Amino acid sequence: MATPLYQAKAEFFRTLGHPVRIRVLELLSEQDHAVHELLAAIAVEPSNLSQQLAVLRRAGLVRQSREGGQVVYSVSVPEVRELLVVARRILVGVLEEQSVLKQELTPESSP
Amino acid sequence: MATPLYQAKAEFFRTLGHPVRIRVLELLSEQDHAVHELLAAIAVEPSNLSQQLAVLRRAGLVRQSREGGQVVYSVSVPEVRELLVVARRILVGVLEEQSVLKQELTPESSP
DNA sequence: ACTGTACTTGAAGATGTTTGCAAGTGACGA
DNA sequence: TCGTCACTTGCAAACATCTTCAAGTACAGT
Repeated sequence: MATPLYQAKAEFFRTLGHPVRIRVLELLSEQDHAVHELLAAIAVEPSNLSQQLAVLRRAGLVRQSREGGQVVYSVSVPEVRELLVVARRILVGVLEEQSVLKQELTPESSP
Repeated sequence: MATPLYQAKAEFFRTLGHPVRIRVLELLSEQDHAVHELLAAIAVEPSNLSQQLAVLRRAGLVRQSREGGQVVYSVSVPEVRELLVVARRILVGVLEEQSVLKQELTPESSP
């Protein structure tokens, strides 16, 4: 292995670090979708979506397959769903904690 | 909530997308550490480490506390450990798959 | 008060990422 | 064959991140 593991991990997280790519993975972890379906759901320029799909493809997280006139994508690693769930849990925890902190710093409550 | 959830998620993953920050979280998820300890383990300029710690702090993933002459950090969300474990699993899966694919494309094996 | 150790901060150049446009490919039906 | 829909690619400007240096704060020991 040329790159140390922690570097590979960082790269992996970096490929998840984009709103469009997150949305794509969320949609694909529900079920496979053609590009025009993703496009209808995400509201982004086709070329941009294509670029982001290419990033996910290069990272080996999704798979592409032509079906007639359209191109269908699917997640190639099912655990991605699990990762997104854990991430949401952490995120909610952090956000809650931050808002609690904010309340403690602004003494303007208690009726 | 001002930012949509998928954007917050992307930002969250982006803060994990750096080798030094990954190493820090790995070390801190084992046990708390003072900055000079992290520094000894990671091999990076002090100021750089400090910057990365600040990023993790702003994201609410770690907590800082002064203890005498030194500053001790700890993870503030225990699930981070779980996330790193799931991430490693996915990563190993992807890397394996890619190397299998590479073997299939280079027909130079089988004794 | 002075020196040293432990960290943090600000700023700026280098480096990487994102975005949208224009152009290109592939499959299908008229 | 021609037009059209579905996608992808290359490229350059706009934007964000990373790294390092120099300077600054905080505390402990002398």
